[in-house]
Amino acid sequence: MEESGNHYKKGLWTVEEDRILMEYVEVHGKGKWNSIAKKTGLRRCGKSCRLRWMNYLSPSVKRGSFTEEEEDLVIRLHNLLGNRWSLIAGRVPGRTDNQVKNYWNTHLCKKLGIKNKQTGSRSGGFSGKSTNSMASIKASDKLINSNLYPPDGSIDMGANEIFQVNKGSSLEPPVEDSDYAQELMIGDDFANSFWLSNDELIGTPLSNSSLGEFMDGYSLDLSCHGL
DNA sequence: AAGGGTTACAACCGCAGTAGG
DNA sequence: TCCTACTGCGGTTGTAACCCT
Repeated sequence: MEESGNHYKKGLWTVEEDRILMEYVEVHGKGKWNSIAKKTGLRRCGKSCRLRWMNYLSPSVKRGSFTEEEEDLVIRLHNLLGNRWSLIAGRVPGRTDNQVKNYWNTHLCKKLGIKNKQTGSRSGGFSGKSTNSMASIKASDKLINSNLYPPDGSIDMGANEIFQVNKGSSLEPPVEDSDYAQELMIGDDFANSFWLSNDELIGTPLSNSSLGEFMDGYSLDLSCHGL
């Protein structure tokens, strides 16, 4: 495992490698990860450097086990967002997508009695970038980005993302494009669904408790959809 | 004490999106 | 417009630590 086909090293990072990477970031800042190997002699590819910094070395990364509040927040956000770990992590201060993902897969799946099989979640649930559910959110992104379709005029169209959630269930069925989304909104299901923007969902800033209160207001089903 | 199984988490892989030339 | 490099994401794998017999 010491070396792959190229000259880059793989596997666990040593203390010395961490030190080199931290010194580089202190001097040059984040970014330009691919130049680190040339400038420092560190035998790690840029991708590996970036991951190491983002997931471990960055001072903003919180270490240690998840608190009950964080756990609750992750559960709620996962129910809403599915396996979009980076989005979830962005709402849990100090936690990375990798931490959230690992915590979900090792602790929460077990705790919630979820059959932890990623392939299952791929096919039936709300996860993965190739799923229909992902298409749903991407379609929603399109709506927001194009200012094409304000559902009722009450939504802050400056939001980065919007999500459609059914009362009493989880998320909308697949939406392949904005036209279809428009149909959905106009159709009978409209009365049983609502739209919320990223700003509404998250706020700026939004504390864990306020998000919890927000979601409690909609009685979101905490069972995991199809996982 | 040993070693086999399990758990938790760090790290890698492959793909997609994007910016710049 | 195309190509390339870079970045970010989610799924998966590898491995150290722990647990159980």
